[in-house]
Amino acid sequence: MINEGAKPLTESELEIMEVLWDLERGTVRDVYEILLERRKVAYTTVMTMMGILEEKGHVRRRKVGRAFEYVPSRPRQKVIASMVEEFVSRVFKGSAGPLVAGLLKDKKLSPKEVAEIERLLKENS
Amino acid sequence: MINEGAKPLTESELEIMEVLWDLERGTVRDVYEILLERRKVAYTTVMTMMGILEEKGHVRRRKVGRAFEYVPSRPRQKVIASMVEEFVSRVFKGSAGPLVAGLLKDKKLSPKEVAEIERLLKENS
DNA sequence: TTTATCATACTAATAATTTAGTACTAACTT
DNA sequence: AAGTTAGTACTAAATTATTAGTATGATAAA
Repeated sequence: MINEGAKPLTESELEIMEVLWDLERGTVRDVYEILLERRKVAYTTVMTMMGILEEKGHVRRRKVGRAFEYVPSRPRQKVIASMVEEFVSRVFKGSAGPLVAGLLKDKKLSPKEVAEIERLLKENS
Repeated sequence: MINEGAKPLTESELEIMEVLWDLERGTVRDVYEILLERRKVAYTTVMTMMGILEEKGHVRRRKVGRAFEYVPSRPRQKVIASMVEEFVSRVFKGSAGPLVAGLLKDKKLSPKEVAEIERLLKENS
């Protein structure tokens, strides 16, 4: 099983995945350096988390020189999409309508985003 | 502080809040009876969770007879809305557009929901 | 009034998540 | 070659979430 309907990423798993998706690939050090720019964190903490991501199948790794290089095993959109799906089914019992309606009502969408949505609606009809 | 931008509810906190929102108010026993219909759970587990909800300010309670009666301190929509907001900012760094776009593309919305969204778009323009 | 029931407070055990320290090894540097 | 650095494996502590047991007191029933 290559981690299909995978469990949603936790907070700090997601943080690291975002970095890896941006880099396309990276070592513990690569990720560590980037995280350090934002907050205090230990090298070994990042390593532990990346080990966990590997165990859970979110990344693959291979030796490059003496370190491991990590690569996301699924593209960002796929993973985000399943997190959305999980959230929607947990909070809205599966129906996404109220979610979107709520976002529209609360003006959480920029005019540009609204335009994009209108475009998609036309496209899908 | 009356729990404004409150932390999102956890899984089982949400489960209990849903029951309370439906009942409008209820004792531990009321909630327990309803949860039992769906899954095995101990009375004291429900009580502990409701105690936590009270500590966190999600519900208020008052003595009624010899038991406490619990009342949600914020309406369902408000709480759900802040969970959505938290999710969007965590996963999409605050911009809800990609979320809605993704939902539309993946056909996660029923025709009825799409119609509702179109209506809202017109209304808001 | 004695007993059974019900509600709460307190305690605890388990699991998941996050963070990081220590020991060891390989490989550059001087 | 000796010492420093980088990398990993293993271990563990702290935190949060979840579940539930036990003790105790109050009320209702017999």
